[in-house]
This record gives sequence, structure tokens and C-alpha cells, in this order.
Amino acid sequence: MKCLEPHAETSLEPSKRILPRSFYLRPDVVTLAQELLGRRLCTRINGNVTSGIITETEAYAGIEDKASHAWNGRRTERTEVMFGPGGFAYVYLCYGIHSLFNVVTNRKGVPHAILIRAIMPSTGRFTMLERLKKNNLSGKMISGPGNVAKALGIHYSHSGLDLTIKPSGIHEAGIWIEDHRTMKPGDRVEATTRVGVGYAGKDALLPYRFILHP
DNA sequence: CATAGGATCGCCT
DNA sequence: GGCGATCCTATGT
Repeated sequence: MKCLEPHAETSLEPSKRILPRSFYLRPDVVTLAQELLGRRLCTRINGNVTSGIITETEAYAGIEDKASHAWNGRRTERTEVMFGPGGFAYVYLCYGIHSLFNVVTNRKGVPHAILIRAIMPSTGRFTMLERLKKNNLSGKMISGPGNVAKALGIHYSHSGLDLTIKPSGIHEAGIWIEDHRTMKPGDRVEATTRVGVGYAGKDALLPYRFILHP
């Protein structure tokens, strides 16, 4: 565990500024995975706004990273959005059941992405409960990438959405991330290995998973 | 065209 | 800790 650096734009009120393209275009996906912690991930799907504070992420470092779908330059219709500029959604179907939501980062041509693995629910709790078919948010964290996407209404058909704009029409699907971040002195980030990537050999040992602890 | 497998989850023992 | 669900995607012929 290590302490996070205080954010440069610390203020008393959490910022609702949507993270701009420049945030996502930066080159270090491992740093960015840590910087997404504490941000507010928001969606408006079928007119319902839901959101949660990002508490767990995993970095996937493109063609060099055997755990990545883009490893060794693999480029397919599914993964095409990762090869574009950062700030777009990469969502794919896992095990035939779960949609997993990723944030694409880096410049065009460098297929980096960050998987969102857990959130602390904030806006639209009732909608999220309905989607999860639960009666309460026991323990209050929504953990597991499949559950995060499910709670926020994100489906693999939303892959490719621009994360830097809110949807204009009320029924237009939208995903965006707000600056928000208000780190407290006691907040800590744990760095550990990624989940479910045993097939990746030595890359499975990389400390590319980040967990924000209160 | 056929096939194998997956960045998971929840329920079971 | 084990296992089944469930179907798109990638790969190979």
C-alpha cells in the first residue's frame, strides 16, 4: 500500500467537470488507472442517470501486455475502439453473460485500456438495485466488473461511446466520468495483480490492479 | 462453416 | 473451493 499524491485541483466541493480528452490521451496507462480512482463514473441509459465513485481498476497495456485483448497487435472488429484515441468506451461480452466496461486511453494507435472493477454507488441507487435484482446495497460497494456494468446499465452494444460528452437526447445512451475526486489524507491505494489473467504468463504477475481503500 | 474458450458471477458443498 | 450458465468472438479449415 502507498499514499496517493494529493490532486492538484483540490477544492471543498467535488468537481462535476467532465474529464476532458486530454486526461485520457496521456501515455501512462498504469498511472491513469490510479488516477481514475475517486472519479465519478456516470451513465444515462434509457433516461435513467446512475453513478458511482470508482474504487477499483485494472490497467491493460496494449500490444506488449499478454493479458490484453490487443496483445501482439491483435486488431479485430471488437477491439478496434482500443486502437483509436483515448476517452472512449471499450465494452465487451465476457463468458456469454457479462458486459465488462473499459476506458480507452493513450493516443490513436496505442491500444491501452482500463477495466473498471468496482464502484461505490452514489446517484440512482433505486435504478441500480432494480438492475441488480437486489433489495438493498448490503455492504454498499458494487464489486466485480460484470456487476458494475450491470448496475450502471452498460451493455456491450455501448462500446465506442465517447466518454467526454453527455448525451444530448434524453433517451440517447451516454457514459461520462466526472473529475469529482476528493482524496482524504487517510485514503490509500493498494496495488496488486490482475484477476483472471492466468493465461498471461509473467504479465499475470504485474501489479496493474489498483484498489482505493478509505 | 465448426469449434474452443473467455479481463465473471452466484450458488453449491 | 468447485461448477454451470451462456453466447459472442477469434481462429482455423
